Amino acid sequence: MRPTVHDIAAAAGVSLATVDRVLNQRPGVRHVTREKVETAIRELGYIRDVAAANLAKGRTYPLVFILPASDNSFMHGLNAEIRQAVLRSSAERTDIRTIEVPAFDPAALVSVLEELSREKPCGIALVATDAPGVRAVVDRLVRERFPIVTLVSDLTGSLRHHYAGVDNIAAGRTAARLLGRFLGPKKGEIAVLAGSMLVRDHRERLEGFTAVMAEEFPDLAILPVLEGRDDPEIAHMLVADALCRNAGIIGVYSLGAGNRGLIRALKEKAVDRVLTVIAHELTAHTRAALIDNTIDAILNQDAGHEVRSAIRVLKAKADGLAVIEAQERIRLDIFLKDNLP
Amino acid sequence: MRPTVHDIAAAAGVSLATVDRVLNQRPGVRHVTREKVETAIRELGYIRDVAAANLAKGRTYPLVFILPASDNSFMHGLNAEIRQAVLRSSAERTDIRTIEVPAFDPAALVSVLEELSREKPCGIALVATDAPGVRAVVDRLVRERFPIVTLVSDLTGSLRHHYAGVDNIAAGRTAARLLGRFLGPKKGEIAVLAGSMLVRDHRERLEGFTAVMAEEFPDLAILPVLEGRDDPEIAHMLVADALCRNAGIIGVYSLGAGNRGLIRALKEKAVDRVLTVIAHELTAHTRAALIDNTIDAILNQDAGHEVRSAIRVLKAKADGLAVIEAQERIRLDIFLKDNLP
DNA sequence: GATTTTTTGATTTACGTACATCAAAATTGG
DNA sequence: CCAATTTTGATGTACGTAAATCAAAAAATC
Repeated sequence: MRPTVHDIAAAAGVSLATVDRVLNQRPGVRHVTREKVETAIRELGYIRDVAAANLAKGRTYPLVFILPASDNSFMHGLNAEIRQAVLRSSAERTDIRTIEVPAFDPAALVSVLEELSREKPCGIALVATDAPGVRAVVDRLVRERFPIVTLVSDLTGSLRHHYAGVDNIAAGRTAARLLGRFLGPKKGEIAVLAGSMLVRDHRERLEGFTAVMAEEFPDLAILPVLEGRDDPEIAHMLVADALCRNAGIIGVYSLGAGNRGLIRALKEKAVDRVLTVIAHELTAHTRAALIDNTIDAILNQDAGHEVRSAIRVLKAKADGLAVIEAQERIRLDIFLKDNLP
Repeated sequence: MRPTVHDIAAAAGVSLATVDRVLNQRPGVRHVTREKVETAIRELGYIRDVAAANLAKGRTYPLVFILPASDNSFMHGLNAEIRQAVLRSSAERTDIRTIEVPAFDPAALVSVLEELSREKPCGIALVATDAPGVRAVVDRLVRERFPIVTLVSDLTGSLRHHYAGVDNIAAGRTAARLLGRFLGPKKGEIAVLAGSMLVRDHRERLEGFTAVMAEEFPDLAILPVLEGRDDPEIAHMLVADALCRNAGIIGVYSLGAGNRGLIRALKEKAVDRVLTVIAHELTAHTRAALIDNTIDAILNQDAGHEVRSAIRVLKAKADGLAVIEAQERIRLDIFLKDNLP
């Protein structure tokens, strides 16, 4: 049997009330007494029964998710996963709210965060726009003991407790190697479609991609990056245009969202050409394109895992508990048409 | 606030004791009364607070893991993950025990299961040897209301509640496509190294692999399968022998364990040849081989996820609760040297 | 040494459920 | 209709922790 507060009280030679004061950092305990209790806790290996504690406290975990208001399948999917989590909230004692902010807009994100700091949620998850202003508020909130995790896209150099997303440099590198290996001995040009260089995940993917391309596949030349702002219409225009102008394109890497537009452009302008295409994010559109051979591989981050991981981590941080690191690592999924879920 | 037993009692117009009798299927409730209570439960959307219930019951979950006594890195890793889970058992109210049985030995597995049926654990996870005798006991145990999940390798047509492992047909298909795409226009022969055709996971991987090879890569010929019994020594011998005899081999698919032997053989016999190699299971050996380009891609199942998933599912089944299907799907990891964890 | 302040103890209630006991009511059998 | 049986209610305790109250003891201040 694991020890209880009663065992601690007996072992330390103090009353239950004192143990409670120590455990819940309430005032009115002398330093020496506090130490006696802490020693007993350590020696007996006491671990607070979180279930019982939550029951007694009637505790719930008010959590806030801050998402960019982007109209693409990935963000819709992320939203859907959060709604799923809301359905489970009674069992998990969570109370989840989402706030949408304009995409790629640091100032809007900052003001939302400022406001949140007043209403004291017990945890915040945000898709970070990577800007110094954002980092400043996040760091301040962390210092004020708000558990904060970044979701999908991280915040450079910030104190956030955790990042629930994939390693985007590795993702870019992986895309490059897949593209290079799939193309084999062919020489030609590679078009890269990104959302915006204002978000860190896109920058990092590009960074990884170009690094491996330069190191290992010198016969493939990367064309200037097309910035589609994760918008299907803009993406369509940019890709269609590039394909028309440049007959030397033999491969495409789409590292952002808005793949609907990319796929349409490919089907319109490249029916007669053999292109090798790698895209990010598994959605209804990219899935169909993978199956009909328009896309050769999809790199994906599982939005459901990211949301559940963010919630687990925020709850754990709120309780001052450890997390299972390996469990919270968000893996890069690679889908070919054979291993689609 | 979610409804409690008190709310149910009030709504149904009965006493707390009667609600309790209904909830815990105790006798002494008239049919009509029982229905009244069940209606109230449904209408208020009552969900038992599992944490409070477990607290009251002082419940623990005695779980048993049955593993083959195989001396390879994957099984060692699986064992290590179970030990990790044991460390968490006080917090998770689990009481985990593992039993080792001889590998590829249905009779041994059956007798262990028979014995377990007497001591009533609240859940069993087993790496199944796919044999009718094993299926028969498992089905009997399921009918006797033992929660059972298969781990890593499934049991054909059985009633087990859940399978915590990857889709091995998809894994084989994926391996074939990666190999085919990496080899590009080359023609030649492919060596396949398996553990044993007695376990379903290996059979399925081979099935998926040969299917895609036949459909999509007719220029690649699959040589007769080498059965290495997941043993590094045997694997080494078989692969070295095949490489010496057959100069036409341009690719290797290792779908089982014992990759230490494979890697040694490759380094000894194929330094001067350009081979494309796909192997299963990320271990210290395969990881090193991926980094030094001896292996081109590794397909992996995350043993930690499998163990944690098995535990979650067994607990949920023991409590008669639903599981989050998407969370319990074990994904096939594809590792290139760029996305190693 | 008396007074104030701080620290500690003892005790109670609560959280939501499980489970046991005993009495009261309702139903059934004869 | 009475007795036997079944069903239901009322009540209390327990699980491990949180949180509050009030009294008692110890320490610090003058």
